Amino acid sequence: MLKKQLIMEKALELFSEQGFESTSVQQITERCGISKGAFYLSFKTKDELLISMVEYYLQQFVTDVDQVVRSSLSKDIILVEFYKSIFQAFKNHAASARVFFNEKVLLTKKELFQKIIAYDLEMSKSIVYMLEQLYQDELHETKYDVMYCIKGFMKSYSELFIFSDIPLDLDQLAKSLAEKTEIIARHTTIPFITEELIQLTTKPCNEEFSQESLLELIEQHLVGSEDSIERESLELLKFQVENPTYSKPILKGLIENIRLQPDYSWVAYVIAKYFNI
Amino acid sequence: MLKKQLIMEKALELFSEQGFESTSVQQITERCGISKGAFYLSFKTKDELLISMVEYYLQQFVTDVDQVVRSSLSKDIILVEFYKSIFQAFKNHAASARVFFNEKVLLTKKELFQKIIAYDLEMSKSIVYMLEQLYQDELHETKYDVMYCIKGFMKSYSELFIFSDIPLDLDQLAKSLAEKTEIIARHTTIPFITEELIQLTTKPCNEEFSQESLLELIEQHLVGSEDSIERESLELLKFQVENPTYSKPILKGLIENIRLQPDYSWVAYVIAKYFNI
DNA sequence: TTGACAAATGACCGATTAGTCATTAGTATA
DNA sequence: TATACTAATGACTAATCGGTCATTTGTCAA
Repeated sequence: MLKKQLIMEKALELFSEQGFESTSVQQITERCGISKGAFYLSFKTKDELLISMVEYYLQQFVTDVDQVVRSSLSKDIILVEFYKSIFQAFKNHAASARVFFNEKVLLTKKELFQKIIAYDLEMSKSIVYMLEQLYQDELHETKYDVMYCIKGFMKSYSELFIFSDIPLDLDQLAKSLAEKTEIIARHTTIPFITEELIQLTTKPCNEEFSQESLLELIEQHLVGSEDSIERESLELLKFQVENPTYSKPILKGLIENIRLQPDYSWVAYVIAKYFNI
Repeated sequence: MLKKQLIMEKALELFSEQGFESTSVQQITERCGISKGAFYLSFKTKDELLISMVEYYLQQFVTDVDQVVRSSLSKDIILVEFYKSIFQAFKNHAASARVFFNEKVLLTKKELFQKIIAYDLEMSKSIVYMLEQLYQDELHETKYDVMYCIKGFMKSYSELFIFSDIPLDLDQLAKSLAEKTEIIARHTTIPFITEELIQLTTKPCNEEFSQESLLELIEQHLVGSEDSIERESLELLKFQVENPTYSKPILKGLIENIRLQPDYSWVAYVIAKYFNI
């Protein structure tokens, strides 16, 4: 478990410096101070490493965003906090941002393409949820356009973090983008992204988490963890997925128990979706 | 000259399908129906092919944008036309867009990194010029932020062209984004991208075209062309670069003579910059 | 038909790659 | 200490890569 982590970290450094294809397994193992054989004890292939990394780092990002969006922050600061957390993440994980937001070699590998699109979709959903909370019915026609604008702001301004290391005032940046978002939301009258268009773009890769795949995911997280409140909560949740008996508040509480532990935040996120919480 | 074109086209297809590193010279030559040796008659290395492609396709894009921006279109339609031309380009050249806007392996190769950043900078300048024409002094504090927003809109909405081939209403899209731009420009009060910040981000790769490198560029375009009004104009312009004697209107006329010929549009663009026209 | 030249070929080369596996080192139990 | 087991090694392989170059093909004028 720790070896995997080490490999992923060092590999991330190298990928962000040279790209995925140009980095050899040899180089990775050298930087880790392990042998080539040891690498293949942790990952079956080089591609499997990449897939694990995508899952690990994008899950973090998506759950981070979702946590801010679903927090109970007051309406007048939530946008600012949203942007602050996003760019904080870009700042702290500039390397992974470089790899996963720019190196789209990833997109030529079919399996990864699906995965990345799926994570992007999750983030889009979080943003739309935030907009619905903020503006209710005021922008039902244009909410997807506003979501696209927010994603555009992220893409454009993230360059400042990815391509240079100029010290930046995150508060000011967040305030500036929050204002822009507010302005766009309040004044846009000509929508382009319709509900129907969203359906079309997301149709092909819409596979929701089935009960089966969710149980598998939970099982994966159970095998590698020692006894704790979190583990117990997760076990209870597993039984609830198989046979729901508890009420929503209890489920919500159990999910809350594990949400804050980084190792569990993704599985918490998925379970919450499963139970519509 | 024609062979090069063929190779670049077929290579673009393959790069857009599999990425640069995963595409072998063998594959390229097979798709072209030529031998491996023939490839190396046109390009010294695989990297040189990539550099040529970046220059060829990004030059087209940048000059396209600049042409709309500097056109004499009336103020109330220029934004719409700007977006229309951009997304028309994305639609027509989805393959090259996939490669050059997404595959940032390119950015790990130092020489290409500089080039791509430079082209991006040229486009940014065009956009700022447009904003200055449109809004004069009304937004001197926020014009760089508006520019960043425009680039964000482009990045975000271009996904619709790159990752799917849903038929889209370009007019409606252009109108929608023009409105958004107008709204942002009129209402933004909290700037983030200051003049100083722009200086910082562009400082490292600021090399303007020197007289020498410009002459070299012109020479390159002269060797491969047959006699024509355009060629004569370019020759005259070459002498003017070496020893300026003509007045601005004459220079402008000569540049106009060659601007519309695709092969010359980039050199026309650079000469115009050189003479501050 | 010949000869001179350029264009095009593809077998070949050294280098590098992802992935394997016989072997060794390390550790816990008896 | 002896035994049994896993963790870790790195020399090795087969395949593929970018790039070369002796050779062949095609195209002219003489």
